[in-house]
Amino acid sequence: MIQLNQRDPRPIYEQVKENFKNLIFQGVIRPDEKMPSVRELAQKLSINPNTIQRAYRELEQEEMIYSIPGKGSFAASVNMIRDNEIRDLMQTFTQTADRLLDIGVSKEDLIRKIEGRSRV
Amino acid sequence: MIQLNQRDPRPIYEQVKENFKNLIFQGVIRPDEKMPSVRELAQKLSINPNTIQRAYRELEQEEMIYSIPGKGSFAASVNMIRDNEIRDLMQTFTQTADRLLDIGVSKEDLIRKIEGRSRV
DNA sequence: TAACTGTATTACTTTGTTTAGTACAGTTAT
DNA sequence: ATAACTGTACTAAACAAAGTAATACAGTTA
Repeated sequence: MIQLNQRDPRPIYEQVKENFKNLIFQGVIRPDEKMPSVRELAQKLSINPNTIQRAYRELEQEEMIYSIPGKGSFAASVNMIRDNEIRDLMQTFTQTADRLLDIGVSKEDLIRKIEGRSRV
Repeated sequence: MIQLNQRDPRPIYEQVKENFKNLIFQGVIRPDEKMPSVRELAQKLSINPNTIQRAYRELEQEEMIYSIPGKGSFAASVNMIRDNEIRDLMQTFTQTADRLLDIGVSKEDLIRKIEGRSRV
């Protein structure tokens, strides 16, 4: 389910976080579905439970999952996740746009950039 | 000229970098003007010349300054700096836009965001 | 009660930052 | 030519920060 890359320079807990983010986004882990327990996953990956715990703690802070002591950790609802990501991306979007406008790029240039994108 | 903040958790070379970026952007250091030498500045700030050297090296990689062995380090031209910043911001802008489009936000929504900005 | 769950605390290890010392080559002014 | 600058490179060591490991505690479930 989760796969660690030895050559990846990032810390393990970051790789674990990204792995789960992808799994949740792709729907492999459904909303409210139970995640592997910290000990179970740690054993499978041959790493320390604390490392998993850190990944889970940060995923919870980012509202990707929620944890209940004694019960387990569970994937948040996709709507929640989607809304959170849109909120964060929108903030980056407007901040970047403001900086570009400040520096002298015109609104028209930015709009043309958007219109030129080949997305739906 | 440069001021270090003891409570700032960032490494010293990062603080030095930011200080100079601001000075150059604000025009306090003019294009092609000589920057303090690594040894001189290190002595003034009571830190190691190597730390300044690292700041200068990275500023040069970011094309904020240019260095000539034997002569000194000099601020890059504002046009160069401006172009570089626009290039970087544009990349962030389109990447963020693409991600938002992927996730289901419409082009119209993004364009409206731009138009709603209170910049010139 | 036993086996599971997340969490907190403390220590150890690894990595990154900073300092220090030394050296080399180009520039400038004496 | 020489002395005093300049940037750059390299190695080693001291120190700080980040990451990981070990252990213990409390809640949940069967």
